[in-house]
Amino acid sequence: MGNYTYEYPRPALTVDVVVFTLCEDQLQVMLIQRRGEPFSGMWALPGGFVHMHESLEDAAHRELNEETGINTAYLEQLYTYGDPQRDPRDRIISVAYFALTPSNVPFQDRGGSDASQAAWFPVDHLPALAFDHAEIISYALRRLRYKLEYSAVGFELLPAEFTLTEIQSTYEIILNERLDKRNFRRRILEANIIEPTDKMHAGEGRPARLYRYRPDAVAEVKARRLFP
Amino acid sequence: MGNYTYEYPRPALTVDVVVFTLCEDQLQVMLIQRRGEPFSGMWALPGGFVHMHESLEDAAHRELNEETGINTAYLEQLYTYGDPQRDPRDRIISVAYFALTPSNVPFQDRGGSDASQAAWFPVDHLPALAFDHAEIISYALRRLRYKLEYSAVGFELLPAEFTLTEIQSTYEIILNERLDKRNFRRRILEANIIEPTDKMHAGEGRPARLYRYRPDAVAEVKARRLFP
DNA sequence: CCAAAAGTGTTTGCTCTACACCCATGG
DNA sequence: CCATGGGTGTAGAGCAAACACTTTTGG
Repeated sequence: MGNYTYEYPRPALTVDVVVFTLCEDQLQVMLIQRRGEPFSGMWALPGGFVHMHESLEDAAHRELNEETGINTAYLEQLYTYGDPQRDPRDRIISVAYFALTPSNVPFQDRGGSDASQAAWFPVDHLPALAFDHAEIISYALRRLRYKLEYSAVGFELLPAEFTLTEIQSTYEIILNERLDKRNFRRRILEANIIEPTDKMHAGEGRPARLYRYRPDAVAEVKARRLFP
Repeated sequence: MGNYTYEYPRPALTVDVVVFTLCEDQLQVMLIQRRGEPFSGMWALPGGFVHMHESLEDAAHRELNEETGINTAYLEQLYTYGDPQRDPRDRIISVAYFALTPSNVPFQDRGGSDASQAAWFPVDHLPALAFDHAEIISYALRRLRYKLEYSAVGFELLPAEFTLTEIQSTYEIILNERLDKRNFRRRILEANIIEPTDKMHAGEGRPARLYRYRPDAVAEVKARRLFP
């Protein structure tokens, strides 16, 4: 950090949040339809300006809540987008965040001044997107798939209690790939990150045991090495 | 991205660069001694304000070159630090970058107005650091170790031609762990990312063949799955 | 001829994968 | 009693880890 001269013109600073959920057997992302220019009518990520005295993460939580009513437990920084041309009117830097919310958490559409309505969209059927938001979502999706393989973020998309089949189909939907039931169950139980409750989930067919995520679980797997 | 009101006060935006190199069998990081307040006399990462019409990555390259003379090939974004208290005088957001440079590339100390001198420090013997730079370096180090295991970034720390023993000791120094010579050689050759040159490296003992990194190499390994 | 570093294969254990049938419940 | 989803074990293949001696050069 070199020269401390404070007269430089400053870019504006925003946060944008990519929230994923699982709904109707699809991975979905929350978008807001723009009302004002530029990109009027197109869809964009929830987000907005960072206040002068709040942290970036606080700003992401606040904007997400203001625009969609979602209070997400899982939020992590994704990447900072700073191309000088990314907003046609002004230099705007955006710190993108990546969030997960369980499928059973409803959202409230709180469309404000120039944001009109909020809605979930399946990640493989996105509408036309404003700014560089298509790129941001595509990177967030890559990160989600990647993290799913070496950490336990998948549970953030599930309710507090869930069946083994529910976890498995969470994984299958996100990875877009079928998994073997016996292998999946053996390994998730051996990983020691979930524990059975004494409740059962009734539905069609034989009732399934409900499990919960162990709050003390540490589940990160060492990467497979390229070299020994 | 919601409300477009441009009257918000704006935080200042800087980039900071964590450059690693290997030197004297140690992993080292480049620091600059501060002359002005705050943290006068302490050491800090090379960095500075982002200009209004340059990208974040360009700013990182430029600041690194201005302050140390290094033109690094490998530069990637690390994380954005935005705690409201991280600079005692003003709200400053810093986008941190992570860079690697081969050991044989010299640097020129171009200490300017309030940055006095630049120097390499072994990562396990760092001096007192200004701002949150200790945290930034610690995160960069974690990322380096992590990436080393699933990608081929290690070669960015080596000269264009190198011996197998040199790669191995690069890995050993960064991971801080001894590796088996035969397994290492077998796997790095099978990975098909380096090719032999017809040159030999003379020194003490039997001469070693020099290899080069294959420019067309794609070397990312799939992560080991937590679940199948 | 001695010191110093380069180079080279095999065996063993473990982990991953593939695979099919019975069970409990509700209607 | 039938449809629906829940629950369970084993065998074979491929990958990873451990391990020691010979070769080439310079002094």
